[in-house]
Amino acid sequence: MEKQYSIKEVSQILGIPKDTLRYYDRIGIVSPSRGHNSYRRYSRDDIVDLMNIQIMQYADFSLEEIKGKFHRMQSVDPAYCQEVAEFLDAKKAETRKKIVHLERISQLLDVAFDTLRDFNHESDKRLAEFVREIYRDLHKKEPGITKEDCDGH
Amino acid sequence: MEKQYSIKEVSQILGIPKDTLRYYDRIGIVSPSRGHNSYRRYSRDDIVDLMNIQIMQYADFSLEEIKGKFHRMQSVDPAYCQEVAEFLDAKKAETRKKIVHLERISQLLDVAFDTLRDFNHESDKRLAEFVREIYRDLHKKEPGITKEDCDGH
DNA sequence: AATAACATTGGAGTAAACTCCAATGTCAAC
DNA sequence: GTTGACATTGGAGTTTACTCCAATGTTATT
Repeated sequence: MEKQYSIKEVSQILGIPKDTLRYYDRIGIVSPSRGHNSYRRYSRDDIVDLMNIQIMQYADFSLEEIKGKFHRMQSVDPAYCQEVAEFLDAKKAETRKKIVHLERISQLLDVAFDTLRDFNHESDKRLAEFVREIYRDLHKKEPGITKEDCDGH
Repeated sequence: MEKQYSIKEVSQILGIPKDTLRYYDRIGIVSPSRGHNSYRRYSRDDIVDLMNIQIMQYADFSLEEIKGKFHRMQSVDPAYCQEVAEFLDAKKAETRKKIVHLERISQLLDVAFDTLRDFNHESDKRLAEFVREIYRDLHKKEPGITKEDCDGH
């Protein structure tokens, strides 16, 4: 017979607060079986699930995404694999976009820092140019979202 | 006499919803003067402030940070400049860290994708190694936060 | 004077992922 | 059998940056 773990044990093993484990149960992400009292009893599989969830959280997946896509992968259904692969690909594209954004922030901060340190025309001009570029970015309308006003009328 | 702008005008010029402008006023980020009726009248300086806020938002500054550090920079006080410079530096470090994190996610997704596409030992092993590494990262205790339990007792 | 289009306010609701609480139940040790 | 450590639950609170609403006031036009 397999060992079952109490909520406290799981909390200590995985470093997940007990309240969070209860929360995961509530929202149906990991719902362990219950003992004769109504105590939660986590199986090894539950723990593996939780570990996978930790990894997915690290990878910026929302609990919604985790819940939707990654219920215990039982059989290796090719169609499902395909779906997941596409999902991962989309996630990667999203991640790349975030990186590009952060790189730009990093540059902006660099230029701002320079400008602050010694106030010369060179860096000031660079900063202004940078800001203008960001502004262009910020205001370029994404097509499809045609809100003539920004507030509803 | 300088032109003053109504909330609707500002909203249209900057692409910021009117409700958001009111919100900024409420929390004391940009509080324009009022007309004889109690209508908000935005000055050019207010608009410049709002533009700066947009840029800072782009750069991932929270409204709290914006409020705290970047009230209208009046005189060029060297001590204040120093403080802001340090702040920018910290922000840059933070940004760099985020980038590193995202790069790792990107790699993880790559490996996961490979593993999914064709199920060979090579990529499977790589994925496992990767995940283990992330786990090490995840569980390395940051010093100072000594919570013997993860939930309080 | 009625209507539309603007403005005001306080206050409530939203999202995500927890986090905390009080009331209560269970179990092992002394 | 009482104490303490554990567990349960429903429900409320936290955070950030909005977003929406209803009740009401103002201004310009018909």
